[in-house]
Amino acid sequence: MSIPTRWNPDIEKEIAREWEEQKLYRFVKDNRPVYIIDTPPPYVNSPVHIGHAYTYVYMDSIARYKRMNGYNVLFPLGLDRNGLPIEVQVEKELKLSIRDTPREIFIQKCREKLDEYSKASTSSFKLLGISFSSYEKGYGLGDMYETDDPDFRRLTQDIFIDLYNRGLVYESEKVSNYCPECRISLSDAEVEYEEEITSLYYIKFMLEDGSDIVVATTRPELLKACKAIIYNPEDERYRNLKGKKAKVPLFGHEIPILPHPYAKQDFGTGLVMICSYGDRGDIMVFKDLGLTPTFLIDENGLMNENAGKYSGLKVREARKKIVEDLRNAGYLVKEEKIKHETPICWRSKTPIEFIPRKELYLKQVEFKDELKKLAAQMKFYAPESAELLFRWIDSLTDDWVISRRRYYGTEIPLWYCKNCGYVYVPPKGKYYVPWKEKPPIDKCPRCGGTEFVGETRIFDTWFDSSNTPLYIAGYSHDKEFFSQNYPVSLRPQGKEIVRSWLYFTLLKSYLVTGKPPFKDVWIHMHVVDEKGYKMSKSLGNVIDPMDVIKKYGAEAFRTWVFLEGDITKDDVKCSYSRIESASKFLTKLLNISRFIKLNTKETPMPENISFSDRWILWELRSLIKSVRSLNDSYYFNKSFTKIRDFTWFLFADHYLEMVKPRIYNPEYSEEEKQSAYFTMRKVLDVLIRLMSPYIPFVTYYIYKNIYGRNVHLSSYPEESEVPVKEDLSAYTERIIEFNHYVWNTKKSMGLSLKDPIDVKVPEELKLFEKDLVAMHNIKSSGKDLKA
RNA sequence: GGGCCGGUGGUGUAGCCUGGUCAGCACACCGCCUUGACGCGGCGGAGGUCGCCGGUUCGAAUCCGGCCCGGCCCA
Repeated sequence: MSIPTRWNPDIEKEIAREWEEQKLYRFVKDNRPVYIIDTPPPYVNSPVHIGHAYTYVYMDSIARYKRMNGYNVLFPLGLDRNGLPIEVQVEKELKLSIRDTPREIFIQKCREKLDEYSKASTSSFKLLGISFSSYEKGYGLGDMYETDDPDFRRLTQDIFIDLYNRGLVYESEKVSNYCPECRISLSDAEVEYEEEITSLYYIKFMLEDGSDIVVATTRPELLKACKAIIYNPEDERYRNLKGKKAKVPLFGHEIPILPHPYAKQDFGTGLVMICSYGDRGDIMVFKDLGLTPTFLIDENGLMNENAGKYSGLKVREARKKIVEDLRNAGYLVKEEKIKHETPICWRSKTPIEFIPRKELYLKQVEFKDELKKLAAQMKFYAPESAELLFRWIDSLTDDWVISRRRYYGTEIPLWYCKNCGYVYVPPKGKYYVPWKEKPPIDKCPRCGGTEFVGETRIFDTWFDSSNTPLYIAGYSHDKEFFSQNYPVSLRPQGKEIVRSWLYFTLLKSYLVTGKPPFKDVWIHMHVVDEKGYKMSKSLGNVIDPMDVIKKYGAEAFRTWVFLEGDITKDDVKCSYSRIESASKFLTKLLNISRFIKLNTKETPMPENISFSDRWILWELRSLIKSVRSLNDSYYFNKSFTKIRDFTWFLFADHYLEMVKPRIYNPEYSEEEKQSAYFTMRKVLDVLIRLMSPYIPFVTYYIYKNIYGRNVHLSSYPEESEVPVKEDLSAYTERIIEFNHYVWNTKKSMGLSLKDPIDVKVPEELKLFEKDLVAMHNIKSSGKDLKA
């Protein structure tokens, strides 16, 4: 079977099927060292996007590289299925409201949708050639897992039960970020900021002495909850107001005027009204000044009974109404438009409110120092990325709100005694669904009561997904394996979720094991469009990886991944045309292989190896060295570029041209020919193995075809297997230079490359003279060459 | 407003840490070439003074300071 001149992507599917049938990447325990990759479970409410495709391909290469280096690689596929997005989607697509649908049915609908999406995701990964340990769901090491599976949820609950019993969980009524649309409290990590044009209202407050002051605010609807007016202590204009009282317009209560650095002199009039709670600053100032809050907004995002005549109105309506009232009463001085950063919910993009709710908290603030110590034990790639985590830990001021009032997530395993309110925590080892199940006890241990109410809340999804390294390393199923292989080897993940996924995983790991969760952390940025903009449906610049595969094949995409940019450093720009041009390397590689297959035969190493051969072998040796060192630091993009450059621009362009005469012309000795055959086959063998983690399909195909073996079961090339000891790299530049000189000269003389030419091979290239003379068809060597 | 990262020809990058050859390479571009692996090829050519300003130095893309732009995160 000869090698084709171009890559046919249809072959990829066949090859992937072969791998699957052979269960080539299945994880089986043995005595090799273990390498574990904690893959980011992609959330499955949408197809795999180009960023997933890119980063999974990258991870796949890490897995393949480690495998070839003798590691038993545990590379599980996980799917994240818990959380709000699927609920929102089900509500929208099926036109259901979570409040009007029975919980059981709603959950069922979510599950159906998720199953549909999960299938699409896994088949995309297969097409990309990702060597997950398994594509089948199961409960063994390396099996595919889902975060909404009872087994995964059981682990979440087990950990919670432990933490609860250790006194690390408490319920408290705190002001939290609250999304009136999703009707849930949000952790700080879930709050985003959006620039918005809003009105800034200038409102007149009367003082006791009959004079007045003007205060600017974006939230006049909170006037009733206004407890103070502050000015900056540096602000000369207002020093005389200290200790005076102002009367709140429309409501009439008197509030103090105080100095506080939170007031910015150049914002509005420099006077700021402090209400409970308009923003985080309000919360801070209330705390500082010891003020008592009055809450005006309820859980539905409506003004509550404290709001008097405005109660029952939506926040925005109340604002409109109150502005009107202020205007009518002569308190509104002016209104101007300003740009304002509004905190919004990351899911629904609704402005969040700050309202008090009873929620469960997990302690974290008291562990900051310990967490930083553990974080420092993990190695970051790129090293700068570690800063993101450290700064986030530094900035923590509150404990973690872990309860959510939604449906699709892991249930919080608690029951409450109807009679005495006793909180019952069940024993570990089972997945509990308290909202529909009875507790595993008959009587309340405290009062003997027999009726219980099950907890209806669920956990924050991060409380689930922070378990992934524990779960995949066998924390619940294989204690022995777990104790030997935790921390796991690598966490690859996006930069934007350092403060959430990475942080929460670290916290969990600390609380559960006292260890950091990972040895290495690889942080990446994003794939954006060719102009550098984020891909989005509304901009119409989305590149679907499945389209890329249809057009060019997975291998072309993979080639592009490793030749384009450095995703740990900056966003990577993606375009079809660059993928297409990257794919040309595949054509080149096939043709080099084809040439070697057609023109060489398997030969043992001859006693004497020609200098040209020794030279390229030495260069190959150097290549192995630098590729290995780059890959050990996860710089697969840099290493692949090096391999490509060697293969194309040195091996093919110079070396292969130099040996062609030896291949084709009969006047060379058998040993000289053998030396060439041996070298060509050796170099190709090494190159194919070097490349196989990046482009597994083509290399599999070629290696099988020429060498008759499965490249993915071979070992990664080592310097020692290249049989040369003599450093000939000093000649490289000279050889390249000489070849360019001859080609140029022929060109300027109007000669074809075949035509004879009269030049002298430089003295320092004497060792290569025979090959060079034949290669360039150098006839007499009379004149000196001035290169 | 703060933090982190990045800013080298049209595009992607090497070099910068360990200052000193014409700033290396690739893609794209232009021209020539059916040379027995490959025209998704070969050969050649044009294109940048290294974001801006200042400083250190005999000498800076490379060190220092300030600024500007972009990305992400936070307030």
